[in-house]
Amino acid sequence: MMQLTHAEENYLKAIYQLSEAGKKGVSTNDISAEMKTKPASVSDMLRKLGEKEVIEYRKYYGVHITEEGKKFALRTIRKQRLWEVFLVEKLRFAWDEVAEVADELEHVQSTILIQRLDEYLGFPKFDPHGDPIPDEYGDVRSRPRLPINEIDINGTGQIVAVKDSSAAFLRYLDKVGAYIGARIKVLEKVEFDGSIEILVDNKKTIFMSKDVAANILVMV
Amino acid sequence: MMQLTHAEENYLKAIYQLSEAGKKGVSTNDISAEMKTKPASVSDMLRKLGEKEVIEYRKYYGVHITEEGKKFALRTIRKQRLWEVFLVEKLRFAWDEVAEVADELEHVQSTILIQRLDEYLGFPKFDPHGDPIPDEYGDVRSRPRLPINEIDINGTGQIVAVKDSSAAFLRYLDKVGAYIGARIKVLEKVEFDGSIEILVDNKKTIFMSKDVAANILVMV
DNA sequence: ATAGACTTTTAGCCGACACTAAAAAATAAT
DNA sequence: ATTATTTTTTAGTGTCGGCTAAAAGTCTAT
Ligand SMILES: [Mn+2]
Ligand SMILES: [Mn+2]
Ligand SMILES: [Mn+2]
Ligand SMILES: [Mn+2]
Repeated sequence: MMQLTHAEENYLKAIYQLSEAGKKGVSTNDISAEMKTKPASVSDMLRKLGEKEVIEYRKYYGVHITEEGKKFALRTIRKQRLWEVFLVEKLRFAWDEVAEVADELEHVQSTILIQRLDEYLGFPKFDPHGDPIPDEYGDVRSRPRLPINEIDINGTGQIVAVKDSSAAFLRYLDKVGAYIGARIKVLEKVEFDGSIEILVDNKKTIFMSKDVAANILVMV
Repeated sequence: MMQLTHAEENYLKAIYQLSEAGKKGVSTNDISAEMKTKPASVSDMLRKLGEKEVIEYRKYYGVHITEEGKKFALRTIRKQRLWEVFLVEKLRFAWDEVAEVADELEHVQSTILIQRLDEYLGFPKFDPHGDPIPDEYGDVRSRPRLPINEIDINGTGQIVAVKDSSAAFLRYLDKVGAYIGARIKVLEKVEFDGSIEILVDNKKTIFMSKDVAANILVMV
């Protein structure tokens, strides 16, 4: 079984996630932005990933991830999310503090380590941001979910995930009192700017911009 | 604060441990053997570590670690040993299975991670091999200890550590029933070859070669 | 259809960390 | 005190993963 370097794992994970979001081919510039490296560096990496057949690479036309590539990406994502659960559940990290550390931990090579960690954590199905944790075969049991701004007025649901996991956004959610698991009801949608008022746990109302609403995912 | 790469951390840890064992200057060949790299690679690394002032390097005359270097080495060792405790205590790894994984985990950069891990493990003072875990200031509370072959006949003590942490040696100890914490009594020392018979926990006798005995450390 | 703008790739460079082969220094043996 | 042996360093190479500058390809607007 061919091996990927840390850098290759990071790129492949980014490519997988970008292609999940956008569906079609992922551009060099997109990857460059996501990875905070220069487009020239991305081109070079794409060549290498292409040679390893984890992506299909047509010069100038973006990339598609292969089935083999998906397996690798999902393995890394599984590791990342299990470590995130560990950091939050066991080491009392806040959900906005886990990204950097998990991004390192995900590269530790040991099948048994991950199996044991999974078991130790009680086989969690979702990470602290509500993202599904692939099983060891790469199967992802994803929940149907909608951004709040697509919920009808008076519609209800439960917050199950966030689309943006940046520390800034997560801390904002903490501040206003939105969290994974919260039951919400859409009270009002302002036509003018798309901003939204929701009721949280039948107790507290929160006003949020359309931008914020679009990054909170709800299961109806 | 200057930063060390993974490779530099590994070399520095090896240099620290070799100099603790042997007391005087550490040779290029020693490091090469320990790190399983070629002497030429070691020379190059020594030059770099010398520039970073974590070692004192006189060409052709081996190296000495500096105070600054000790701090770095002890920090890495602390991380390694805390992770070893985690793997054994929480993830049910055997004591001969932790080396490789801990050798990767020790490089994860996060002060808070290590503090929290330490706390989560209950501030352990020793790792699964009986080696002391430096505190966050680099202080090591080491126990006075002797290899079994230096104990007088009829002398008693408690196994507190092993000098050799190779999987082969540790599995051998498992097989014969020697373990950290066991109470022992030296029953016989064969003059001819230095082999030794000990009584473990007032129950079981074990014969061992001098070589084995020299790698089991006892607190009297 | 062509010019201009934007995107992407190529070419060349650099630092980190391995290696081999050869030179140089230190140490051991005669 | 030479010579031989061993240890260590230097010189040169290669891979990995980043960079900048320049070239080349694609897309857009007139
Ligand atoms: Mn990563
Ligand atoms: Mn997450
Ligand atoms: Mn290591
Ligand atoms: Mn240990």
